[in-house]
Amino acid sequence: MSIKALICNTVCNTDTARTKHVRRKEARPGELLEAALDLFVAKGFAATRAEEVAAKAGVSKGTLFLYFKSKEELFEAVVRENMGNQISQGLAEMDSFQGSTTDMLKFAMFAWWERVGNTKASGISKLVMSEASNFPALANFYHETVVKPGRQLIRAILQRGVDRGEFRTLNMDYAVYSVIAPLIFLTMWKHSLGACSLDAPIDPETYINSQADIIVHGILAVSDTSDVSATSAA
Amino acid sequence: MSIKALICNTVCNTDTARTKHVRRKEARPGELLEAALDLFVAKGFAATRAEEVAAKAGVSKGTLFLYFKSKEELFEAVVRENMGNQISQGLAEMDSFQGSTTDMLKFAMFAWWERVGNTKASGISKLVMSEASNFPALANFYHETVVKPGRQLIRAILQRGVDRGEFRTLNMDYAVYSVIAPLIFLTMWKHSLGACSLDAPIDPETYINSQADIIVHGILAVSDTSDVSATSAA
DNA sequence: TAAACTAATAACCACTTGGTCATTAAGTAT
DNA sequence: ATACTTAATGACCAAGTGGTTATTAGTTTA
Repeated sequence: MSIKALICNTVCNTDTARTKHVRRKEARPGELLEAALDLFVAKGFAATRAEEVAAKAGVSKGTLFLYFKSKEELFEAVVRENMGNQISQGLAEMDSFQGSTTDMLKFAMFAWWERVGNTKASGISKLVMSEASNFPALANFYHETVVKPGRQLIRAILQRGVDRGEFRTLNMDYAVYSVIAPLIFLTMWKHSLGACSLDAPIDPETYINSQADIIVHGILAVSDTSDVSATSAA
Repeated sequence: MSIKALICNTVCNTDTARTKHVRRKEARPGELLEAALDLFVAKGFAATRAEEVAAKAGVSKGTLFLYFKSKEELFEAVVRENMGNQISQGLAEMDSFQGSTTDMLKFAMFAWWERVGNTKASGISKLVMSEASNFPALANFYHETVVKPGRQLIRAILQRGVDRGEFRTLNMDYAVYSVIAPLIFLTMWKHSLGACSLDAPIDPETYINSQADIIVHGILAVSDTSDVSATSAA
């Protein structure tokens, strides 16, 4: 549905009359995008052959260039397609969140994992980071669409904690990275060295729990290490 | 000096009699390695043309293949060359560290920044992460040489803190990432989106200070937020 | 000065690969 | 059944690139 819209908008600038009559198969572009995502994430843009993508999607190379008029355009479509607006959606949800900000932070981190980190789309981070300097336009798009709103979301959560007296005063510009860095690192790892199985794999649940815990409580052995996440209400 | 040894060991398996008489210039391989590092980090392995590397080093393409018998071998040399043993060196230094483990942790993080993060070699992280699946052998080498010892170093520091009663009991397998993730994220950022100057740049000093502070104290507003880093001695 | 040697070059080759297009196969309407 | 429409194909092309090598220029020795 929205895939079609995006494809037609991005690819077929000259709107060919493909809207006539019944459409037999609607899946081609989606399969191509999925195949391309996998390969681009694993091998990088330049190292991925167009024919590989086509083969993995079960079509011929010619078909690929029927839907995307160049390899670069395929790349852009892949990135744009897999960059949903989970963040703005998350922002909305956060507004109505009841409970301690500690819980809220943990909830947000796990929600991110479920909706992004544990998804094929998670490879986009690695992809964009790897290819940023080769595709400045895309880098900019990613920055505006993901990085800035993402930072804003985290910042809003932390600020809520400060406003409610749950969190101490923080340098917000940098504190946000305490949440972002571990999550981005997790996806980077997952799609690079972690995929080589050189090591005991990182368990995402345990990882996020551990990181969230340290962010909130720190590692110091001072005073109460008991669970303070029950400090609810304003 | 050690560069030559490495080059000759890695590249010239058939030891050509280049050791005769005086050598006029010794710089060629080093310049090539440096140029290659820059370009590989910025553009990726596949997207970097061998001739570009040569040009940047001020020599012709033929000369490049005189020193490195293939592009892949150049790549391996670049990675191996820029992967010093700062970590094992760091381990040694840590043994003789006096003072609180909080200070020790901060010291280690800043030392890493000075000796690795703020160096051209910092791009290796991005490079290896980006190309890991294309070069499994290198990924493995990096894992053994950098990742494992690095984790071990951090773990040793954290363990010291626990043993001395400064830190609370932690799941070490995951706690180490609280230190690693922010640092790796910093270099990734620096060599990808950060290089596009789409944003107010991250100040490394402030960043590391902020991260270290949160790791140690957490963000909670509980009890004393005063500096506990003075808890010295055993 | 002349011979001998060596490091660097640039023209060159073979092959890969992004991208095209005439042809084919499948589906639809009458 | 037949003519018509369109999605898909794979043979094909041109450009770019990794890698080679005959040649050159510079240096040393005699």
